[in-house]
Amino acid sequence: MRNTEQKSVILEVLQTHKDHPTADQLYSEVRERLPRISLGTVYRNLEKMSQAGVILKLELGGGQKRFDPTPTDHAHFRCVNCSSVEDLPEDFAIDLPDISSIDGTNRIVLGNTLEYYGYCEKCAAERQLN
Amino acid sequence: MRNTEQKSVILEVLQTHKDHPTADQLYSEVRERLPRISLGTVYRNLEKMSQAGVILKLELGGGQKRFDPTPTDHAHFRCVNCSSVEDLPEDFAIDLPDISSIDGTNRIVLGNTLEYYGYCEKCAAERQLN
DNA sequence: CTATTTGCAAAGCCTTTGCGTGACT
DNA sequence: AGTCACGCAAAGGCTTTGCAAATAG
Repeated sequence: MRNTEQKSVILEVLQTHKDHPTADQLYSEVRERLPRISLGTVYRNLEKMSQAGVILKLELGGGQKRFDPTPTDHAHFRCVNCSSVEDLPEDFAIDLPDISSIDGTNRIVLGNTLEYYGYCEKCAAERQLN
Repeated sequence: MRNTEQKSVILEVLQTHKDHPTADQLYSEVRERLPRISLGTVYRNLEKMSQAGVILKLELGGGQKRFDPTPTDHAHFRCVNCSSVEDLPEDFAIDLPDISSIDGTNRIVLGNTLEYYGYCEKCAAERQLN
């Protein structure tokens, strides 16, 4: 994996996020620093970095892929109203059954994804008003 | 929700599945019984039935949505090679933390999705050969 | 130097939607 | 009869990809 300015700026911008932006959100932020970058480059670099384990590509419900600067194992919460995705605290992570013990089959388990969904605090508050 | 032949055939075909077909897989199977049905109708009915809680719409990793005839809560296993999705046994379901107790926030939690991924038995066996 | 990466634009894939016709209750 | 659903086809949204030029190692 070659080092390019595009790649490092994308990573830096992603790392300023506490939430989990989509590729086009990152694109528009990165463009403030690299006005000539293309959306394809953003996608290509996000893909490569997630392959390399530097970041996490999230494919949760709700359509668009999202990217997480923290590649450690943790659960996510997705708002069904505004589609935002937040991390859940680590102590929330459940001790999932031993990866190799899933029933009696010979599957090779690589990992798991735990996603909660509902209304985030902001959208929950707005719903109270109606 | 009105009763149409299209809807009941789609449901019947889905219910013959132990796995979790995509909309276009169902479309081609349903077309054997209703040759003039359109893909749009398949999508519309799957959406309605999942809204009604009759079936489950799965939005897991890997791109396409998949549909599950069993609307109860259970975990899934997705093959990263062939993209198939299987149910995991119910006794595998983890006791997830009480839905309202996720840290100290005021989120409204509606549910959760637990997905394991890796190589299914078939693809795991094929990998042994290489 | 040569292989990888970029920008651009086009294509691809899956899904949704507008419209006029037909079917359910 | 009135509304909801259908078939068709087009549009839509997100993501990937082919290509020639630029760039990293």
